[in-house]
Amino acid sequence: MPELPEVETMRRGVLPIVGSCITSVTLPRCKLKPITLLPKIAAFRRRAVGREITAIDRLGKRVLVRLDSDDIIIFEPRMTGLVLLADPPNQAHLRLQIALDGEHPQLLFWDRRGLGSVRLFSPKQMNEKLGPHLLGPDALAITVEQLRARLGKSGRAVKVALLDQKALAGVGNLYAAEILFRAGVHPEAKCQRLSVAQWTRIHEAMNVVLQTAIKYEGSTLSDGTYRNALNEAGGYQAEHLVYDREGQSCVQCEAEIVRIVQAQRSTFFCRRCQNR
DNA sequence: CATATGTCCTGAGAGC
DNA sequence: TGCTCTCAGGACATAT
Repeated sequence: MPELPEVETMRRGVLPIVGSCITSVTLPRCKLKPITLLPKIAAFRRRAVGREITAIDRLGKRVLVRLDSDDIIIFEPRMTGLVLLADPPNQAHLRLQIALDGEHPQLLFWDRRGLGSVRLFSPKQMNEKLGPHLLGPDALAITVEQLRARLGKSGRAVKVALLDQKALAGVGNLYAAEILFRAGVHPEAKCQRLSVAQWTRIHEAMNVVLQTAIKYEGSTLSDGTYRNALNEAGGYQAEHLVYDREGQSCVQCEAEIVRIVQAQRSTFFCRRCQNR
């Protein structure tokens, strides 16, 4: 499930298309339910074809492709979406093809489950739909003071709060678990009960875990879905200390890693190590 | 306002 | 072997 490290890897992977122009936009024939495409294909084409790509940015878990018209194409992978330069894992789940005139002839959006979206926004629409009032600071840019100011008074469990994109952008279920393990904080601890020292450890762990995961080009889980822009698997799954390790022994204390459910999502942690 | 819950989607895997 | 059922968790709409 693409979170900050996977989406940042996608962003870096498609950087070589900066300077290329869009020559066509095509919806591949797909028997599955179509993904969200905004605006509809005709208007999308009208606004995209002939435009030069000026920059590739990341906003939380989204890839932004900026055009010389100031319009922005927003790729939102959600659970299984991929932004690719290389040929996709299969044709059946190919959702959008953008042809280019540069060294890389295509930019693709592929999505097995189809929960993702591709949208083209003006700067005004961008601010309305994805402005700072709807999305918190990036997890790699937020200061510990900002983190405490945004979450410190919450009555929610810290694991659940870390997933709130309005408070903090980029952390998802997998990395929340890894971050709290490294910080030694129990996932069910209420935010408002955490000390300054605990918030400091969470902030440090967040930076270390996310930066390291970017270095490894993200996590490709056992379903093999996540790939980088060249359709290659990531490597951080081998570094997971708690996620998807229920029943296995903790690397620090050898206690058994447990799985609980919080807000309808799995949480993995070590009862012995995460109690500080 | 803050927080909780239901929904979308497909394919893998379990159980029979 | 083939059917049915459950589960995975992004973001968002709706409910409390």
